[in-house]
Amino acid sequence: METQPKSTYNIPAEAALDVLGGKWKTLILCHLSYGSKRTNELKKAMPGITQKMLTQQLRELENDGIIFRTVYNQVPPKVVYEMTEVGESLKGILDQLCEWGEKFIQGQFPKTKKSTPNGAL
Amino acid sequence: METQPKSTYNIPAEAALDVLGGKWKTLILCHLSYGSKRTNELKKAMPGITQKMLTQQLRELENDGIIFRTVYNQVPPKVVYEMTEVGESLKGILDQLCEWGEKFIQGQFPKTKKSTPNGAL
DNA sequence: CGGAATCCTGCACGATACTG
DNA sequence: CAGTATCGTGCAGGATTCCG
Repeated sequence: METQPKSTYNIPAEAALDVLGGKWKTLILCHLSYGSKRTNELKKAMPGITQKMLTQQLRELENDGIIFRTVYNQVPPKVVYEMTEVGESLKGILDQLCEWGEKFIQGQFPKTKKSTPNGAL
Repeated sequence: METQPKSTYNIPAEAALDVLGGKWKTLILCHLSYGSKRTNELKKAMPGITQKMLTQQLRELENDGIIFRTVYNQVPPKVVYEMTEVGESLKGILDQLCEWGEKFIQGQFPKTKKSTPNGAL
């Protein structure tokens, strides 16, 4: 009966992965790191994502205090997402991720394979 | 008929996420960033992972040239995984991930929720 | 000990349609 | 335009068993 209460992380990174671990979350944050964006802008930036997933992942990021949501009460609704301070603290990681991805694409690295579809970082 | 051939990334980070996007990959890399490890050591470091997933994710990382696998031909088999140079180039990101996770755990950030189990960065 | 193969399940995610 | 609700499903991933 000494089971750990619940979410005891074996390594701090797990906590980060809990937050960033959605299929699209990291990607969304990357886009938001360039500046606030409307829902539709995000959708266009990520052609593969569905409306449902977008909203869902955004909600979770919001609940985790990573992003902030602003609703403009006007007739064609307008909703803007932007990073919170906590979110900003992730910028370093996100930037590096992009940089690294660039290098990887440029084939600096030999094998460019792919397998696990799964999700998101 | 102008469909993009295949994996055309809208943003370089997607390439990185392709590589790190497995459910356990980032976590595995975090552990390996501290030094090479045997299969069993990794397993112990990640109580939640199954043998199957461990092997699978390791294979993919290997195919992507992120880690290197050494097999010792001895009777109780011994297999050691370590980061390649390409893998090493991820250390910065992995470290920051840990750091950030630590801060997040320490409750510097108010809401500590969780939802999408899914996977991995 | 490390891994491959098989079977099975759940839930993450997609598609669609509807509101304000 | 933004979001919710519902339904259906694939495939990621778990459990188990066998092999070198």
